[in-house]
Amino acid sequence: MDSDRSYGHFCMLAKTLERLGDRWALLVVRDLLLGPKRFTDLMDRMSGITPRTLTRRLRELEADGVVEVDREAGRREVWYRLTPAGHQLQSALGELLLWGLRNVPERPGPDEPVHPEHILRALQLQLESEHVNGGSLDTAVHVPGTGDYRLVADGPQWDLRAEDPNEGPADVTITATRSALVPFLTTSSPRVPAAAGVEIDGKASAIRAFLNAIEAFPLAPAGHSEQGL
Amino acid sequence: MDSDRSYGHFCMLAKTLERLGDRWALLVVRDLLLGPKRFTDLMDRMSGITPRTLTRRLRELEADGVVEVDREAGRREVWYRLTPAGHQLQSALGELLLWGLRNVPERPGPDEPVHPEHILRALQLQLESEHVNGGSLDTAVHVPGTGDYRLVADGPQWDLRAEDPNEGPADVTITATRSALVPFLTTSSPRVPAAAGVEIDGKASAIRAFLNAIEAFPLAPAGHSEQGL
DNA sequence: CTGGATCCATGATGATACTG
DNA sequence: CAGTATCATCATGGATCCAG
Repeated sequence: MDSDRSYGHFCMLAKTLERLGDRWALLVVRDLLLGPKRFTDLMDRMSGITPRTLTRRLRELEADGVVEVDREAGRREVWYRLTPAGHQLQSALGELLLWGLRNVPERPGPDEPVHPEHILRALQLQLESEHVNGGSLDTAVHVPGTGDYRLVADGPQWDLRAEDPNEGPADVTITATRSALVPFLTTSSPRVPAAAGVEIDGKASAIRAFLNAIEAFPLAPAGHSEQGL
Repeated sequence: MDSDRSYGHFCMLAKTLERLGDRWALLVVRDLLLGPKRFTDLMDRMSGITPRTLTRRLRELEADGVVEVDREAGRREVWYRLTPAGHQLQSALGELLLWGLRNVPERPGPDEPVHPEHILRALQLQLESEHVNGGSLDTAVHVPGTGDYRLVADGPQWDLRAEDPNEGPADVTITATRSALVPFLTTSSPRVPAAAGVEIDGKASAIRAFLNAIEAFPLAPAGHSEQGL
């Protein structure tokens, strides 16, 4: 009967991990950082999770004040979103992701499921941590059927968010399918949008600025020389 | 045979959590951040872990390049220490600990094992995140039989490290047993060192500066008014 | 004594199928 | 769409034992 999964230490890191250390828990938070999602939205992004486990994580995160549930009477959909405390996990997740970018040698397998949000988050953090100055570049990334995003630079700061449907035009607009966007972003330069099945619109100078900025996103393992040239 | 604990996503956060997401893994890193430790040192700090689990975590962290093992022929002790990649986890652990300090309402149970290192780490992060200006205050914390530490301020920066045995004197020296130090630090002011069984030495002005600085360490849940006065 | 290994019990998670 | 139900497997905890 003693299902005591707590560490029983007086250490706030241990107590934090009691709440967030279960498998999939931080990935739920990751996928809610860009906005509320439905159960099936989360299932999509976390391929491999079973509905039972996702249900349990959501209930636990709700009990711990990280996630809120929005059930409206007479509506099928249930929306999950982060509480303010949940949003405060953004910097911790950012540090973990950056550590992975710099210390995990593994690179994408040819058939690994990948969601644009996860690549774009890595891109944003890499640009910010490398202090790439993006001026005031506002880039829209459209992935039909999956989602529309904005990657907005303010000097060396980079922000990633979901695009508001009735938002003004961006300086650069990238349109690509899921399967085309990922190789384009994860392959080292020279990047040739057209050849990769990626469409880029905008003023030539803005497009050049964007392509130049993302040169700082070499997802190849550090310490590898460019062999593919 | 398919013990595939990987998420199988192309997301560097997921790949990070494949390495660090197992139970106890980040607590091993936490306890190695202040310097190399032996197997039994780690067992002490992580009360509740079984030797089998600790062994497995250490082997896995070693395989992932986070921990290094130092086995010298003809010596009983085996020392474990962080690799440079392991040290780079400090900021991520710091963010998680800060989240806990601000969002986990639980406070220490009367009989929860607690190690001074864990409290001192929380104190350091809290002072730094609150931008408490400590001037050039150098504080030694001596816990006989457990360890000696230095909490060194450089303006708003606070550093915690193990004390070097042949190091010069500090501005303030705190000497206390494990059982006396923790209540002293975790109880809100007014703190009365003598009454708490804590000895503080140093110039009166330095002692005042230290006691003033740690006023910013209210481990009581946020939003509680001071009842104990 | 330190640094583990062994054996068993159990809870957490995965696979698959099904339902309001 | 948002879960539940059932069964199988694996990771972890508890206790004990062992080698240098």
